Amino acid sequence: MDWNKLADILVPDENVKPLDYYEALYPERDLPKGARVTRLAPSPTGFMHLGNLYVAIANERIAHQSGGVFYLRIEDTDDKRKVEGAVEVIHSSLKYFGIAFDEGAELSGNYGPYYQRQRAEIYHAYAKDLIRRGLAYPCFCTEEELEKTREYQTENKLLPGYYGEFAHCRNLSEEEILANLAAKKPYVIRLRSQGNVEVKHPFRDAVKGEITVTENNQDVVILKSDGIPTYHFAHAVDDHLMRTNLVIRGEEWLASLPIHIELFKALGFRLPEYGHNCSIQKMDGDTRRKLSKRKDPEASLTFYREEGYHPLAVRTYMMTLLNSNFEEWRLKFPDKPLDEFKFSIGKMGKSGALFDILKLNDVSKTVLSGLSETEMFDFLKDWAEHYGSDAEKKHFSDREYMLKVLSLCMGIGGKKRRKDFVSAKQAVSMLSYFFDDTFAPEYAFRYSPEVVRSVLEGFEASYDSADDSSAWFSKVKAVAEENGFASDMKAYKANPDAYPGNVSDVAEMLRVAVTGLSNTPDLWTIMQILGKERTLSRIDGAIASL
RNA sequence: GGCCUUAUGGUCAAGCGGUUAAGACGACGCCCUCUCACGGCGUAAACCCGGGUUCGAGUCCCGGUAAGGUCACCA
Repeated sequence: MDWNKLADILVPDENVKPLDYYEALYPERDLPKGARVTRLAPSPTGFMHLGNLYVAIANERIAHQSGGVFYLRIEDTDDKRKVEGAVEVIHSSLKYFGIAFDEGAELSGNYGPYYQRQRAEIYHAYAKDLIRRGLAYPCFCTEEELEKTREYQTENKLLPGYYGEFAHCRNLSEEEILANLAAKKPYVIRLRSQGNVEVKHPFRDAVKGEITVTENNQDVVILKSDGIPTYHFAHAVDDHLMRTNLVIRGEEWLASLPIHIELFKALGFRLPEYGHNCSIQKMDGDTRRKLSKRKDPEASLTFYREEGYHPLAVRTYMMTLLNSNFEEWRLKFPDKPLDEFKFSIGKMGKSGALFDILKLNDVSKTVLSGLSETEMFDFLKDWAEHYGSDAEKKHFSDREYMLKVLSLCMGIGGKKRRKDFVSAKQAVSMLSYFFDDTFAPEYAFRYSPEVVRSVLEGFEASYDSADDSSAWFSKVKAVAEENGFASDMKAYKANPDAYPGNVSDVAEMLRVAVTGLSNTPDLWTIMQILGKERTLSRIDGAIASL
């Protein structure tokens, strides 16, 4: 067989340019020594997975920390998975979490196009080179034939796939190929693998460390029958031409690493460094599995927006999973920007971590407690405008009032910040009792109506909104005493049975009456914010409900 | 099934031949306190199982076992 002739038939010269042309068009990048060129290469499915963010953060950090480039390439080689507007979703959802690309799809850049479908010519040129060198060949096998082979292999416990004796088209004669071509039989281009599965090589993975790679022996498809490359081939060509020097990707790719190694070798490309990060998992019954797009709402990036998790909280949580020494750093420097943390690939975990929403919640509380009241206002308002009820949206129209409420609830001005807020959704709902239109108390008094009435009326009689906090509390104590409750905690603890309760029980009655809740921030401040009139009318309402 | 990877408290994890085996989240208890939240203090809780190597093994080696990933003209 004359490979040159075959190559010219399969890929005519007028369709492609010489390889030198592409090499010159996409030269080595002029970057400082040690600079990493990394990328995110998602399929445009319109769905952004938590794992996308996870791996994006790692790639972005490494690139930018090293003075390199982080770019976006769209792997749209599978038409079936393509969804309109998906690239916009990729940009907007990552941007929400503070991840931005230096170049790539829908951005400028000298290494484009960044959509693989638009790079067909380039792939064809390199495929032609492979054919010419006898390292690739056309395969006319039908789906049915392939399926039959697979069945045979499975039945006989043989390695499944297209290799060795099962690679029917591998040694087709020139006449056969020409005849098939003349008959317009559809065909794919396969790699003529030179590998041997008996041979293993040590390999250094940036996150896994020393691993073993078994040689590939599969004649994998590199160009599908529509002339579009498979992922493997596109990966090799693109990452070479785009001058990627570090590929951090999910560990589901580890299994196809042998294919990629052979492809890079066959094409004469220098292999980039690889780092295979583990996936985020979840407990399903008593087994763990990858976070699933279909089963787990928290797998989707939109989940965090809808729930009102602060982007910084999600990012911070991702960092705790990504780098084991991050939490220690965060504890030491609570106020430093995330990007000052020295991210290292070596500190990435080797085994998959379970997604822990409780931990996320804790991180979120800390992040939110670090916001100023105006930042909190903007954050909550933005969430409410997108996802809140009409009433909740309206709560943000009186900025001054909301700011006062937020200061109280965040403990601003106090010695210690409060950490009540986990998410915007929860915070907005928690704030509802400050607004008459959403104040819907379900009074749960723990004392008899008579006692409650007496306490509430006693308080109303003495309440003066001009009192400061301590004067106010003295009056609460007085009301307690008038009703037989202990006002001195020590006395109460010494002899609890002598009283129906103590000041805190009295305060609880007031709290329930005014807010409908038994747990709230400082009651005096709440009454100050509500004002005398509303405070008293709420207490009246509570009395009326008895 | 083949190949690859992983294995320390419930979870995330330090550890890299000698430690009372860190820390964080969660749980529980105490303190502070008008409740809650915050904060402080404390308790319970772990090296998958066997064999080696070694004076000494969570750490190194070999076997199991278990879990995960992957075996497409999907990425």
